Amino acid sequence: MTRACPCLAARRRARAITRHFDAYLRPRGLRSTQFSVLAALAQRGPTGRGRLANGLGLDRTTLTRSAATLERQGWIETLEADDGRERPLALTEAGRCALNAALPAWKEALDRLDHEARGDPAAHAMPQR
Amino acid sequence: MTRACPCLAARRRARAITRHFDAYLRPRGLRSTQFSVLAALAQRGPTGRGRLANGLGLDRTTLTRSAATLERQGWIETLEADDGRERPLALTEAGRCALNAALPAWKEALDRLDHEARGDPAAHAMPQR
DNA sequence: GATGGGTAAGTGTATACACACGTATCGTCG
DNA sequence: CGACGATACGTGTGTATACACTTACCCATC
Repeated sequence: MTRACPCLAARRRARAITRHFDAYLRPRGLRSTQFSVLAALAQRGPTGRGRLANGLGLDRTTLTRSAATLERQGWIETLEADDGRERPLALTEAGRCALNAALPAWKEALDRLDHEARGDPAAHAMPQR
Repeated sequence: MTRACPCLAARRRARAITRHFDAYLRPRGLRSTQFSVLAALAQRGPTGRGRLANGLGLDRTTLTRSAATLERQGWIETLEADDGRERPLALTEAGRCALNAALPAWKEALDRLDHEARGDPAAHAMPQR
């Protein structure tokens, strides 16, 4: 009865896809979540933490911790805003470089995923070291 | 370009659905993940940790930690096996009670989710306290 | 019965996730 | 100006997740 629980299915799928993408992104030194935060900042430009978290569909406090590790890596920085309450996040140059360096790995992960979804038998190769 | 990343989409969806189910399960004192472990054990009977983790699509070591908290709650226990390497997990009576008590909340969460998916306007009520 | 390869599971570490709660700033209204 | 609600954000805590490494046990072969 609980066999078709959409919550379990969604979590299982997210875990599997995350492992897949992480395997390709790992050699570039970042994880799927970090990649998505950097990509979102690249698209939006400097963005307040709350707004960014909302756009990514995650809790604001979760983004706070993720941002802390990304800031430790030097990939993002906190800007000052007119509104003293806001602490907008922005990509640094290093962050943009890391994102660009990871893009090919992301694309390859995406391709392999598509091939697997079509049942392509030759598409189960693992990422190059 | 990265806007349609299936990894981000899957994670976002899993987070949203998890929050939804957690909101209904919280009054019963358990979380979506714990519910799925209990339900899996109820279906399978006593199961080795590796096999159970594999069935749920998560890493073996992740299940080790989840099992620790469930065991602390008294909902599952570790049996002895002929093969001394195996440490099969099994539902306790308390675990079966907790699972049964949570089933209505799980069903309601499922119903609301279905209604929302169909755009039913009256289906956005939150779980009763 | 030793030994060595294979299998089941645990531990160390780091990130991901979110609820409850607290803090600081803004804007408005008296 | 001062009080107050609203807004943006951080912290404390606990669970979830997985990789790298380690431990314990089984079995077959010598």
